[in-house]
Amino acid sequence: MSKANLTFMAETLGLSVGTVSKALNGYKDVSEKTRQKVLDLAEKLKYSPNSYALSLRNQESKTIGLLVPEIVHHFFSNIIHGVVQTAEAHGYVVIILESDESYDVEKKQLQLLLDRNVDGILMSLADNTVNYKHISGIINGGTPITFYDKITKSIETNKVLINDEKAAYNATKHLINTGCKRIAHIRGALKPQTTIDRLKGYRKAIEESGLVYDKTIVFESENFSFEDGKKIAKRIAEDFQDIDGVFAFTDLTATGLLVGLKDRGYKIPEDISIIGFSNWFLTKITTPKLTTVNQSGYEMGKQALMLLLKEIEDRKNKIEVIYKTIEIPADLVIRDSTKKLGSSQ
Amino acid sequence: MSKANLTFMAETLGLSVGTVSKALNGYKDVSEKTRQKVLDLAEKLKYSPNSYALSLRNQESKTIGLLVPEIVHHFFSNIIHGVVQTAEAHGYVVIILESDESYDVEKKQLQLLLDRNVDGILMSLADNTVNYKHISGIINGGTPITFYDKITKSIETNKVLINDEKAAYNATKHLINTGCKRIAHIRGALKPQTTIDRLKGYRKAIEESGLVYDKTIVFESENFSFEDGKKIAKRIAEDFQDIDGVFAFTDLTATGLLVGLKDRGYKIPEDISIIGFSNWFLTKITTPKLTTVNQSGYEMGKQALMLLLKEIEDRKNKIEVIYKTIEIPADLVIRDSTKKLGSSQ
DNA sequence: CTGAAAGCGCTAACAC
DNA sequence: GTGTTAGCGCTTTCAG
Repeated sequence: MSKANLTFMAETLGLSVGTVSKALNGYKDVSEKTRQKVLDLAEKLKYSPNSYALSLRNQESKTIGLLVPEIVHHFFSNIIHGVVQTAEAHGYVVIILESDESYDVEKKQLQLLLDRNVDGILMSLADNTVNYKHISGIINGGTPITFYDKITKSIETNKVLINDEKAAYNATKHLINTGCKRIAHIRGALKPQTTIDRLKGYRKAIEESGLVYDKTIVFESENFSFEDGKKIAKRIAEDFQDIDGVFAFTDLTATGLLVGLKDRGYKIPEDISIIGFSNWFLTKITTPKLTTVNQSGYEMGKQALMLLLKEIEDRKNKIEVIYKTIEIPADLVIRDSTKKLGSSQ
Repeated sequence: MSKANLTFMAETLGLSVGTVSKALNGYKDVSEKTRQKVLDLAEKLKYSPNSYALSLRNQESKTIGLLVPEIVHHFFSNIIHGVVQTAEAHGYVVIILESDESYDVEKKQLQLLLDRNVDGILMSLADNTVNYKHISGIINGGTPITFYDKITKSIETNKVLINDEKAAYNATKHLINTGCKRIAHIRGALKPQTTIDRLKGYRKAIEESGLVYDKTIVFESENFSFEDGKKIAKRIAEDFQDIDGVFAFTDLTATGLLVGLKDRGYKIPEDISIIGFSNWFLTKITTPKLTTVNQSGYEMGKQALMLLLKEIEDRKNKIEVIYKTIEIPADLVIRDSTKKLGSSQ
């Protein structure tokens, strides 16, 4: 905490606090000479204004709250990175809190952010959040919230999301185009919209191509895990030997599946093709390398923050706020766990 | 921003601001009746004190700054997690900034944290930081700094680190114990202490066991990468075919090495044993699974924060501050990229 | 037991 | 061109 403050500088220079403040803030009604004196002293003292006094006075904190379901998670790390870097470029700092995918924790953390008087909040809904009163309450209370990743249609506000349906559709289509005839899907827990949309895209691609949509080969991974993938490998090897392609809703489970199938003697992609989702680092180091869907967490974090800052600005300037929903494109990264286009039957 | 403040509550209840404040803060000299009235109203209004007014008044922000070299990084994610969670449990929030392994950025970010009047700072030194004036300046200015992970001995303050030397020693020893005779090391850039210590531990184990320490098989990975590992695999396959064990300073490079060697027909661990460092997630999914050294980033973040909070408390209470250095134990996680103990020749 | 008032550091409207 | 003052919301000393 540097000792320098306006009062001290005013006293040393024999000026009033007000004049010093004006000199520092570029007001026109200060003589060039005084301004220079003030600036010189400020420089020498490494003066920087007390941020709390500023916040109290200006009723804005230049701080935004970021609520993530999980901190230790590749995708969310990228979100954090995008948000923190973009915030910094705009003079904001970020307070990060974790909801741990729990509704109760989410409520508590939002309250904590409010207590800290953040200017706005970025959040991805916890998986088991089913009621949105706590969120609409905050928005009505005047603190803007922008959703990223896991959103809800029930609340009108700024949103940034991946078009999961389109991405899943493209992935499934790629399996079909490379010759797969019996394509399974691994989906996540029913609640989050992402899961639903990925399933939808899968189903759409299947049906459009004249294949049959078969519920018995839509497997569920409950906890998003590597282990779940291995379990599903076991089920496929034992009960569904006609499956020749799998589109998994997340890389980790896809990787578990890949390892599990290899352990059982399957050749990937000759016997079964696999596509994951997220383009996590690990997809580059599996053998074979995993074809996957790339989602840019960085870009998502950045865009979400930009929307939020725009809203904060607009509210301050009493400009009408128009909510937007931005789609971050997700594209297929073709590697070696799927057959080559054209090389097939 | 909730509208409720002390003035408003005082007016509604026909009390003075001071009395309301006292009632809320558990002062004894307030009648039970008044206290109850105040508490009820506060509850109803969901009153929570304005944090900026508090900070300004109390000269403390209950905010700490966390400077990490890289946000998107498994180890640092765990650090962030440990810090954020522990901070929250103690009523603090965390502002995270990234130094990008650059001295200049580090300086800038530290200044930013000071401008925000954080109560203390946690930092890991950027790789190319060679001068510590900016840091001692801050400490002398009254803002405590605790180092974690990459530290410097030149500054006396609280520190939390992994005993890299001991961990590297144990890892190398394990290669020796499982029958390796010609053991290479992959080290990082010379600067960070961690690199130096890991090299030291490796050398100590080698020499103690009567093997020769040979500089030509200490390879350098400049950018910590998967690719570097593959390049070194090439060199080993071409020029150092007698090598039968490698201790790498980081998992990513170890994984690159593993993949590169496999591509060249090596069998792991029969032909060459490999040990990595960090226990990143990816070590569980390589084939074979990588033996590695586990470093708990979570624990490190937690301990670092605890030390920092203790110092903040002590300074506040004018208790003499005694600096500590905590070592987080790092243990060998034995998997399948090394031979079994006793099963060897 | 309650109230009045000063002050944390800053900005901005107003006066001179 | 400069100074004075009020006030952002809070705590705490001092009076009563």
